[in-house]
Amino acid sequence: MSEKKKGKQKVVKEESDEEDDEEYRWWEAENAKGDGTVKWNTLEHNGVYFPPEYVPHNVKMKYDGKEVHLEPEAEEVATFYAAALNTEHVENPTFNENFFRDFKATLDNSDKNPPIEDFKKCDFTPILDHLEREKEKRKAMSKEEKQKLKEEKLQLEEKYGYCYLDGRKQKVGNFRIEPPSLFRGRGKHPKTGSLKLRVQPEQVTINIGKAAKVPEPPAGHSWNKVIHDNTVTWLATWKENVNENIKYVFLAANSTLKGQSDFKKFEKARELKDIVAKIRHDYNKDMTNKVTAIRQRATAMYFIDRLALRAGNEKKEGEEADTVGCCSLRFEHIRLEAGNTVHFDFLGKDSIRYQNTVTVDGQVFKNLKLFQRHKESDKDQLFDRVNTQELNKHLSSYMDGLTAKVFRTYNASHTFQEQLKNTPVSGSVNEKILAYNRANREVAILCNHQRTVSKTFDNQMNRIEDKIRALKYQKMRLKKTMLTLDPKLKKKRPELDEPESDLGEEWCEEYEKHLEEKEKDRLRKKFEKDNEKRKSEGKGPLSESELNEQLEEAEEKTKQLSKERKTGKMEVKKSQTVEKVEAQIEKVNERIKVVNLTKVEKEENKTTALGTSKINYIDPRISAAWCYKHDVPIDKIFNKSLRDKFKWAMEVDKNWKF
DNA sequence: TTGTAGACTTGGAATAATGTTA
DNA sequence: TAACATTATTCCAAGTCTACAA
Repeated sequence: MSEKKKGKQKVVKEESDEEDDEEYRWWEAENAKGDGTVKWNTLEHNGVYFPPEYVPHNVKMKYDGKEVHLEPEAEEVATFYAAALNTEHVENPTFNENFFRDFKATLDNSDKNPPIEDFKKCDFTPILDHLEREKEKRKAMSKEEKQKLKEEKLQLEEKYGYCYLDGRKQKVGNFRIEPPSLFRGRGKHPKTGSLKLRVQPEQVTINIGKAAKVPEPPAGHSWNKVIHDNTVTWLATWKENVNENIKYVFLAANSTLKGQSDFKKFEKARELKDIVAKIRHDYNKDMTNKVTAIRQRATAMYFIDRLALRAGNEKKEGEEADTVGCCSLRFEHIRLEAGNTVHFDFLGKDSIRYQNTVTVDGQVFKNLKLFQRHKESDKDQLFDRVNTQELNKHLSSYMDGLTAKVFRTYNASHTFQEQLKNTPVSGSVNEKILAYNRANREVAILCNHQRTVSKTFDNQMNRIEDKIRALKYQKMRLKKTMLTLDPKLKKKRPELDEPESDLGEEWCEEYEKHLEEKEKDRLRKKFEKDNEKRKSEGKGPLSESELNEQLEEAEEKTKQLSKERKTGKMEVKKSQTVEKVEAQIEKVNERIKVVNLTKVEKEENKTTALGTSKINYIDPRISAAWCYKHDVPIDKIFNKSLRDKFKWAMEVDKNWKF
C-alpha cells in the first residue's frame, strides 16, 4: 500500500521498509493511555510453535565404566545433563539430586533401560563429546546449508511471529513453546535440576478473537481450551510442571499494547513526582507513631523511597530460593552501627546480593533499634507487621495505582535526569556518551543491577592498555620527528621532549619486535601469493633470496626504530613539515582519548549491568530529549530494538522534562 | 481476612549475529 | 579467513501486584 514512507518520523527512518502497513501512531490517538480492561476487539494469530520431537543420537553414556543403552526418553534427559556438564550447575548437589531423581524415573518407564542407582557411577561425558562434535559440525556447515537454516527460521517467524490485533499487524514475542530441559533455578533454588517436561498441545490454552480462525493443533492433538478473552493480552498459556508457574505467549516489546503500558508506567511515575514531597513528609511524621505497624510501615517506605528497594512479597518456604525485598527483610540482613549507620546484606531478586552501607535519618535508626529489641531470633522479620498488600494499599490512598515499584521507576528516572546535568556541553560526542553512560550507571547502581565479571575481563583490559601504548609509541615518534625537523622547538616546546607515560623501554623493544614479526608475516604471505600468481601465468617462482632480502630489511627497520628511539634523531621524509607532523600528533591524541574513554567505561562497567535500567526504568523521553539537546545521534544510545520499543518517546521536545 | 491463581514486568545469562583483528 | 571480541537478541526465571474465592 505504501511503498514510500512519509518520513515524518525524524529519527528512525532506516530499515523499516519491509513493513507493509502504515505505522499506527497510538500515542497520537484519542485514548492514548489505553483502556483499563478491554485490551483488544479483534485478535488473529497462528498459535504457537512446538519444539520438534526428540531424535535419539544413540551415543551411550557409561555406568560404572561400561557403556549402557538408554531408551529415547531417558537418553534425552541424560543429554540435558550432559549439556550442563560445562556449567557450574553440576557442582550444585541440589541440581544433581533433583536431576538424578527425575532421570531415574524416566529409566523406570521402560524395562529396556539398564538399572542405574548410583549417580557417582554415571559418566555423561561421551554424550557431551557428541554434543560438541555436533556443534563443530554446525559451525563447519557450508554457506548453502546455513542459508537454508536461516530461511527455515524466517519461515517460522513469518507464520508465528506476527498477529493481527484490532486489524494491525503486531509482533509476537515468545511464540515458541519452551522445550523440555532441566530447570535452571537461580541461587539456592530447591527445585533446580528438576526435569521440565515437554509441553503437549493438550496443556495449552489459546486466546483468540471470536471471529478469527482457530489455529490447528499439531496433527493428532487438541488444544486444552480455546477462549476469547479480550481483557487479557496473551495469545496462549500453559502451566509448567516444576513450579506450577503459568507461562504465557505475549506480544513483543515494540507492540502497541506493550508500548501503551510502558507509557502509562512512566506517566504514573511522573505523577508521583508531584506528591512525593507529601508522602515523604507523612512517612517522616509516621516514624514516631505510637502504633508499631505504622512506624514499621513508615520505616519500610523510607527504604523503598530512598534505597529503591523492591517491595518484598512473601515467598513459599522450601519451594523457592530464600530471597527478600523490603517488607520481607529479616534482622539478619541488617547490622546497625554507631552514627546512624546501617549495613545491608541480603539476597534480592535472582539471588543477587545487595550490600550497602547507608547513613540513615536519626529516627529511622532509632526505629530499627526499637524493632530489634523485640526480636527473638535473627531469622525474625524486621517489619513483622507490614506486608506488601497493606503497604501498597496505603500508597494507593495517595494516588490511584501508586505501588512500591512506582518508586523504583520514579527514582531511577529522576536520578538519571539529574545525573545527565553533568554532560559536558562543549565536549565531543564520545565524551557526552560517556556522561550518558555514567548517568545510566548511577541508576543501575541504585537499582543494584549486577552482572558477573566476564572470564576474559583482565584480558580485554590488557588489550586496551596495549592499544593505548601503541598509540603513545606513535606519538613519541612523531614528537621526535618534530624535534628533528626543527631542533629549536626543544626550548620553545619542552613538552615535546618529555617521555610518554607508561611507555617503558622494555615495552618499546617488545613492540618493535612485534611490528617486525607482523611485517615479516605480511612479506611471506605476499611472496607466496605472488608466486602462485606467477605459476598461474606460467612464470617461474621468485627466488627465495628475494624474500630473504625483504625479511632482512624488516630486521633493519627494527634496528632503525630502536636507534631512532634512543638517539632521538629521526629519519625524516622530504614531504614532512612541522605543521603536518603536529596535525598527525593531534590525530593520535584524539585516538588516545577515545580509547581511554572506552577503558574507563569498561572498568566502571565491570560488575554493573546497564541494560535493565535502560530498558525498564529510565523514561526514554529523557534520553531522546538529551540527544536532541546535545546533538547526539539517537542510535548511539538506543540500538534498533530499543528505538523500536520506544518509538512513542522519540518525538519529544529537546526541553522535555520527566 | 487471608490465601492463591493469574497476568504482567523485570532480570541476568545464554546464544546468535556482527564486527574486528591476527 | 579463522579466531576472537563485542553487541544484539532470545530465553525463561523471578519478581510485583490484582482479583477473586473461601
